Amino acid sequence: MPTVRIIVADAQELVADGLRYRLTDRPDMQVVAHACSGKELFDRLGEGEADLVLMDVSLPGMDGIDAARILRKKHPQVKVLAHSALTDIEYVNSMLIEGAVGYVLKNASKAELIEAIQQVMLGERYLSEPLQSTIDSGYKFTEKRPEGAYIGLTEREREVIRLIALEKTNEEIADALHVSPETIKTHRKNLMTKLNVRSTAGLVRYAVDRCWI
Amino acid sequence: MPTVRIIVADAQELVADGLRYRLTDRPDMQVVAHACSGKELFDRLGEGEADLVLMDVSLPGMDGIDAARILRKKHPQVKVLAHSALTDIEYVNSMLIEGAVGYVLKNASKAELIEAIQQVMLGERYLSEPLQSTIDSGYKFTEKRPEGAYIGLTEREREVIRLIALEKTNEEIADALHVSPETIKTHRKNLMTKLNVRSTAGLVRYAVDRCWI
DNA sequence: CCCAAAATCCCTACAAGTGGGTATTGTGGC
DNA sequence: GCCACAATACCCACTTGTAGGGATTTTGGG
Repeated sequence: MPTVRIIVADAQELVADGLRYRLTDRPDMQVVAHACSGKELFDRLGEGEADLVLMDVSLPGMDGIDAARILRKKHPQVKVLAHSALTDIEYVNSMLIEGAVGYVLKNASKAELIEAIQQVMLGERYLSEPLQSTIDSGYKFTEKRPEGAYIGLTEREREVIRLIALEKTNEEIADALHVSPETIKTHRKNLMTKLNVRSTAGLVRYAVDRCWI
Repeated sequence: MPTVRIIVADAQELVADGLRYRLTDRPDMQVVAHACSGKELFDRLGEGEADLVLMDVSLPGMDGIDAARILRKKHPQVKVLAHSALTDIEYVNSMLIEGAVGYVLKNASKAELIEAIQQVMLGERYLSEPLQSTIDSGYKFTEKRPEGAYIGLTEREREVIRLIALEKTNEEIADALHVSPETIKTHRKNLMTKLNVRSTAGLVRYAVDRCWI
């Protein structure tokens, strides 16, 4: 079995170094590069060959979900293992739909991380235990978003949710985007339906989790 | 110069391993333990001796600000170096007031991290460049919170802000805590004044940053 | 060309939050 | 005992967000 060449996409290089530390005694796996943003990830992929991307969901600029989507098109042979502290089923779902083969939590042990990498390289799905449990037992989608369909947000909606998280009122957002406050209200309604949240608080958390603030 | 014995307090052990990786060739510094919560940190400190705690601000359960406050009382000889991805002046301020000698950002390079540790062990303040710049140039406190005084939240206020971040309405929170909705409104007002935010969005971000959700 | 989706705007009605007050009770420290 | 503060509760006035409906224009793809 050839050595698995890994690129770590994470805002902190310290995470990549942590993985390097854990893989020092494993000749079959190696961290060959680190990228702290989506853009940098594709630069690294252009430079050399890699087999696996360990992808954080929360990446500045382009987040992990978008990066996975693009990666699948540009480099279909490279496998993606999502790697995040976020346990919300929303993000797990999004990453899997966008092409990640597995999703391992950031507080996973060394042994679990290695197992996840091995499984994913064999093309088999790997999910950290807490996530698997959530999905197996009792995870219910609401009537608003049946079947857990992944609903992407449009560029405009992202702008709006970002400004909401920055404590702007509808009127301020409307001014900033040169539209009517009524339009912002519509976007808000659509966002809340798509993300299945009840209030501004839910929108803010979503924006924070995806590093859109 | 004796070896600096470091305890890493961070939700992810991977961060501790990253530091171990970076310090492999430094005989004067060593990661002797990892704690993934405030409680675990004090367990580790009870077990053995340490010189420095590399403290994340966002810790589950008891956050880094509270942990620093308690650490200063229980183990005044142990130095604290804050270590976080958060750049908000609010958190830097809080950590310094609660006894941290320095504040280094999580995306710092190996060289910077080592310099920060050295400075702090000499008892000198170390702040990552972006933070120092913010403080030096143009950082203005509002009239509501002059002098940047650190204002701690009460237990009750923390419960309320947590429930707000969980998308509860004032009425639901009132029911949960068995008080009048008017009381929740008062707490909300006090919270917004103390944290110097304009809306629910600001409260939610504060709760998320401090891992209170 | 037509269709679907996105983005824009408006309406009504009601619910909720924001920003000033004031006030009482209990607790803990000095 | 007094003071400070937390927690509780209420008042009024106002702004903002939530929830439902419908509607138009633009855009890109088939």
